[in-house]
Amino acid sequence: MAVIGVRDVAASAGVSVGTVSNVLNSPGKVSAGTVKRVQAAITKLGFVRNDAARQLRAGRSRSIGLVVLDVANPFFSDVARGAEERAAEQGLAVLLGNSDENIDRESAYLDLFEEQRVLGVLISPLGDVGGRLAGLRASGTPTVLVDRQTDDQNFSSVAVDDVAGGYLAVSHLTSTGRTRIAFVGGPHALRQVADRLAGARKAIAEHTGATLESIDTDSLSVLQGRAVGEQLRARNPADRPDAVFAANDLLAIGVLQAFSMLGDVQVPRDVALIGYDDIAFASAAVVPLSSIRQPSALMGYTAVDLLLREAADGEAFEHEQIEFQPELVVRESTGG
Amino acid sequence: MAVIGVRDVAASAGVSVGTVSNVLNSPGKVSAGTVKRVQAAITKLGFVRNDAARQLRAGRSRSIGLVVLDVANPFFSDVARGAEERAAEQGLAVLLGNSDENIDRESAYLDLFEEQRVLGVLISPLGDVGGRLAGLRASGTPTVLVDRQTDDQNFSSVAVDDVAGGYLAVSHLTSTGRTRIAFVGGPHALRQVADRLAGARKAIAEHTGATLESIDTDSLSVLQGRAVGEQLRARNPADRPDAVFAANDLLAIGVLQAFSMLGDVQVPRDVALIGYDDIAFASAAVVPLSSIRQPSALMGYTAVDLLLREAADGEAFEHEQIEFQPELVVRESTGG
DNA sequence: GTGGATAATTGAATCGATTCATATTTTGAA
DNA sequence: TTCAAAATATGAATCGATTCAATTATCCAC
Repeated sequence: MAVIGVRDVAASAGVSVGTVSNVLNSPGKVSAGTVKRVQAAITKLGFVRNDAARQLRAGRSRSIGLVVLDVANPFFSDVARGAEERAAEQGLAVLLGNSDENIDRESAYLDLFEEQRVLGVLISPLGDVGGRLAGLRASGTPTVLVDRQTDDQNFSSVAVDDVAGGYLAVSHLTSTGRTRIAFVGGPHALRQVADRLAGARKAIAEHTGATLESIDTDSLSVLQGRAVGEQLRARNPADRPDAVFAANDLLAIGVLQAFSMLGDVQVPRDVALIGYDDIAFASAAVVPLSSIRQPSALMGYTAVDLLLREAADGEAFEHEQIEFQPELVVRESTGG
Repeated sequence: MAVIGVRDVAASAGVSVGTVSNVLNSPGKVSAGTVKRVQAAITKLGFVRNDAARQLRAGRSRSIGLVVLDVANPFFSDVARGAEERAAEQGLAVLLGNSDENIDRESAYLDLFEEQRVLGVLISPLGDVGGRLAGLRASGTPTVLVDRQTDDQNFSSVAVDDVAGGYLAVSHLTSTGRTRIAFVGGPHALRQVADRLAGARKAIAEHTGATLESIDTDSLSVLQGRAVGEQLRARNPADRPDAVFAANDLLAIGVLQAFSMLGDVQVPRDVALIGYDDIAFASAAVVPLSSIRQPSALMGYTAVDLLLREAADGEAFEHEQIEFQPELVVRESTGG
C-alpha cells in the first residue's frame, strides 16, 4: 500500500469515505464513537491528508502569496511576520516570494501564485503591475498592495504616507540648520523612492536657501549605500552635502559604514544622516540612526486582513486604501 | 465558463486534451504548427494551469519547505536566499516557515509541508525532531538539517562546526588578555547554543586563570540581548565580566545597545564583545562587532542541493553531513 | 407501537491535468 | 506505388479528498 488515503482509513475503521471526510472537516456531524474509531484508524495507518486533492476539489488553496522587494530587508521581514500572524489566526499559510527588485522574478512569483490558486496575493510591487493584478483579480484572486498607496480604487492597499515621511525627514534636517541636502535612493520607479523624494522636495521648497541633490542607486541595499558613501567621502569637503537623507535604513547604514571606515567624515558633525523604516538595527548603528518609523508588522497584519475580507465578500467588496502616518525618530546621527 | 481548463483549450485549438498537455510539458512531442495553435488558444482564453490538479497526478509538489528559527535574523534570511537561488535553478519554489523558536509552530509547519507533499524539507530544528523527520522520510519526503550537525547517519546536514566557532571566539578573547568571560545565549536546547558554549569551555580550559560565566536567555534576539546588557551594566564593576561572547550577533547587538545607551560601560575598554554569524549589520554597529562568520547563503544553497540529490536518488542516496569551518572576524568591539 | 422528525451514514460524482496504450498520419526507402 | 517505421495525436482512466442527494438509524411524543 504505497500511499494511505481516505479509502484505506474508511476500510480500516469500517465506515464510508464520506464519514472519514466528515470526521476531518466537520466532526460535529459524526457521532462521538465513530469519530473516535476513525481517528484511531488515522493514527494507526499514519494517514496524512493530501492537500493537492483537497485544493483541487475546493478550487482554492489555503495559502496567501506575499511578494516582497527584498527579504533581507528587516522592514519586509517585519511585514512578513505581521502577515503570517494574521494568516495563522485563520489557519492559513503565507508563501514568501522574494523579487529582489527584479521584475522577472516578480512576474515569476505571480505566475506561480496564480497557478497555485492562492487565496490572494500581497505584493509590494516593483514596476507597473496594474494590468497583471487586474487579471489576477478577474480570475478570483484578490490582491492587496503593500507599502504602496494607489489612487486606483480597484485595489486595496496598505501604505505609509511616504511623501509625508520624506517631508518629515528633510524638515528635521533643515530645522537643525542643514542646508545642502543629498537624497540617496533608487530606482525611482519604486514609488517609495519617488514619494520620499517628493516629500523631501516639498520640505526644501519651504525652506529658502536649502538645496537638494539627488543621488541615484540601483537598489536599496547596504552595499549600494556604501558605494555612495565612498563617493561622497572622496569629494572635496566643500562640495559635500551637509546632510544625507537615505531612502531606507539599509542605504543609510551603508553610507555610515563608508563614512566611519576611515573616520574622515564624521556623523553628524560633518554630515547629518537620516534613514527610513526604523529597522531594529538603526538604533544600534555606529552612530545611532535617526529614521522615519513605519508600523511594519501592523502593515502586514492589516494587509492580510483586507485580503481576507475581500476574499470573503467577493465582488461586493469595497476596496480600502489604508494609509498610516510615519513618525520621526531622532537619534544621534542628526545631532539629536 | 467559470474556469478555463485544458478541455476548453483543446476545444478551442481543435485538438485533444492529451495534446494540450503535451504542449505544456513536452513540446518536442508535438508538431510545430500544433504547438503554435495551442499556445494561441491558451493566450486567447487566458488559461492558467491548475497546480493542484497537476500535483495530485504527480503525487509530489514542486516546492521545498524551509523551516527556520527566526526570519528576522539576517543569518536565516541569507540561508533562505541561498536556498531560493538553488531551487530557482530547477524551477522550484521555496516555502518559508518561521518557527520563531516555538516548538508548536515548528510542528505545525512540518504538518503543513507534509500535507502539501513538498519535495523535501529543510529545517533548522528547534527541539528533538528526529522521530518526526524519520516519519517524513519514510513517507517519501527527504529532509536536510540546516545549521545543525548530526551524528545520525540517516540524515543529510549542512552545518558549521560551532564548537570550533565558540573556541575561536573565546580564544580570541583570552589571547587579547580577557579573563572573566561571560557567555550569553539560550535556550541551551538549541544545538547551536550548546556547541558554541562547549567550544567556549574548551578554550577556557586551555587558558589557566580564565573563567567562564554562562548567562541564559530565552531566545536569540536583540531584545533578550538588551535585557542581559542592562543586567550586566547594573552590576558592580568588579563583578562584571571583562568580555562577553554572545551566541549570535542579534544578542551581541542588544548587549551593545544596553551598554552604550548610558555610556557607562565602554566597549571594548571595559568589556570586549564578540558575536556570532557576522550578519551585515555587525560591521555597522555602534562599535563594529567582532564575530564568527558562517557561509550562510552557501549553506542554504548546499542544503537544497543535497535535498535534490536525495530526492532524485531515493533509497539509494548516501546521506552526507557537510560541515563548513567558521572564520574569526576581528573588529573594534574586541579591541581589534 | 407508530408516525414523524432529526441524526448519522453512505457512496457515486466531481475537481482538472497527466498518462499511456492505441489510433492515425507522415515519411522515405524500395 | 507500397509498406514499414517513425512521428503525432487521441481520449478514457487516474490521482485522492470532498460533496450532497439519498438512505438508514435513532429518538421522542402520543
